[in-house]
Amino acid sequence: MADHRETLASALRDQIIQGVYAPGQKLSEQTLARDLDTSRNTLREAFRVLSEQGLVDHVPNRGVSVAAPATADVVDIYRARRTIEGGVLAGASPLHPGVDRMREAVERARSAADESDWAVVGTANMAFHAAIVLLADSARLQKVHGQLLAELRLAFLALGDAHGLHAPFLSRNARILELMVGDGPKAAADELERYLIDSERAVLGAYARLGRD
Amino acid sequence: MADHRETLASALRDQIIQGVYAPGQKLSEQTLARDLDTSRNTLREAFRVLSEQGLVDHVPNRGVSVAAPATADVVDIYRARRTIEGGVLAGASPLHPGVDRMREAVERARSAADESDWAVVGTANMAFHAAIVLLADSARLQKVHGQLLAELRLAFLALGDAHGLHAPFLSRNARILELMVGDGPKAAADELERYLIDSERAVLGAYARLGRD
DNA sequence: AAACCCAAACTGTAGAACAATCGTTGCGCA
DNA sequence: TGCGCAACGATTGTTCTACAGTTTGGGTTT
Repeated sequence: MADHRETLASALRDQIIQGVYAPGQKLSEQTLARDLDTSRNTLREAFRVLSEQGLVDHVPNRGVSVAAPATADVVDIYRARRTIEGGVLAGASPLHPGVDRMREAVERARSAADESDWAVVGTANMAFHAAIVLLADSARLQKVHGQLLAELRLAFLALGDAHGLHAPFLSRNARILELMVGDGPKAAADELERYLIDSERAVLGAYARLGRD
Repeated sequence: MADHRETLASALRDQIIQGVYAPGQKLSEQTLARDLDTSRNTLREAFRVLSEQGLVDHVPNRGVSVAAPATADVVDIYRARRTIEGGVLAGASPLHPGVDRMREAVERARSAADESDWAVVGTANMAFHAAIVLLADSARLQKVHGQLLAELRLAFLALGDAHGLHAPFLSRNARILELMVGDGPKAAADELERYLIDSERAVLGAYARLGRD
């Protein structure tokens, strides 16, 4: 087992994002270390990374558990998304290569929707918004935004509903892209702002229906 | 030694930010563990946190060293700052309590400048921009922005010049605040954008003069 | 001077051990 | 029965030791 730690954190990250461990689930050091065939020390190092990324909650003396975003977290995440995605889009050029990535994501989402593959639709949806951030040419913004989306994915996992939360917004991504190319960044950013507000509302509504904190 | 790790990372963070360890300096696990009276394992956990925060560089099999932002990093950091600070300010209310924090920071910088305490001026300057982000009411944005400023502080440390990089911009913070209250968020955000462009230029200029990569 | 090789130093990882803390169980008492 | 409380067991926090794999620096050889 060579470069464990580097791999371990990202492997765990993928598993968490894909729902292998449910949001809120306790991650025992002993059990996980045994299952992942690694030592507690190495595992704990990976935990620090994931904790810093907001994917796991770490409570002193009580270990770590998969993050389970509360309503307040969802609100916070969407605030950050509006600032970052909105700011980037408003200040970007419609000629930036990242726009092609946006287009690709839209098409991927569309064809996945045709086949009713809602998991892929959700992934493509997020890829669209990640592509928006590409327009800023900032590695740091990309990283941060990726972490926001990862946290949000946990919220979706907790809701267990990919269809209802992504499908209605599919066409609006296309609309944003259309505005970006046709009417310029400002118009696109305005639509994005509305999109994010509505999306947030949908998630919060689902949370409320589930009676989450 | 009780709650070491939680404390350790933030203690190390403070030391790094205050220049106890020079940017680029190698941080030996053995040496540091001995000096800080902790174990290698615990220290390594702290390293993961700092690495994730961008304050130290971690190269596999070669250990960690204090981050030494290159020109490309400075550019990246300022891109992120323009997006975040600009986006927050443009969308904020002049009546938000955070505006008072901005005012306090301006006054602190002013009185420190009167006493030629440039270190405090620098800190107050950064506090002003941190206060801007407060206007978003987003813990995540605050955290990210704080990490950007911390990284930038390393750049300033590498340049070893607090006066030349902060003094010229002192009055412009006041101007931004004035515009925010008087002419509204949009005008303030426009001035902030210009401020950040000029500030970036100043840092990059100093980098070029020092012949840094 | 350049290429090569070797030994020392350091990092990466594992594992055992023990203290500190938390949760729970079960007992005693009202 | 119900409540408080103490002891127990399990888990985390931290340290230490050990060793394999890499890097580094120096010396040797060509």
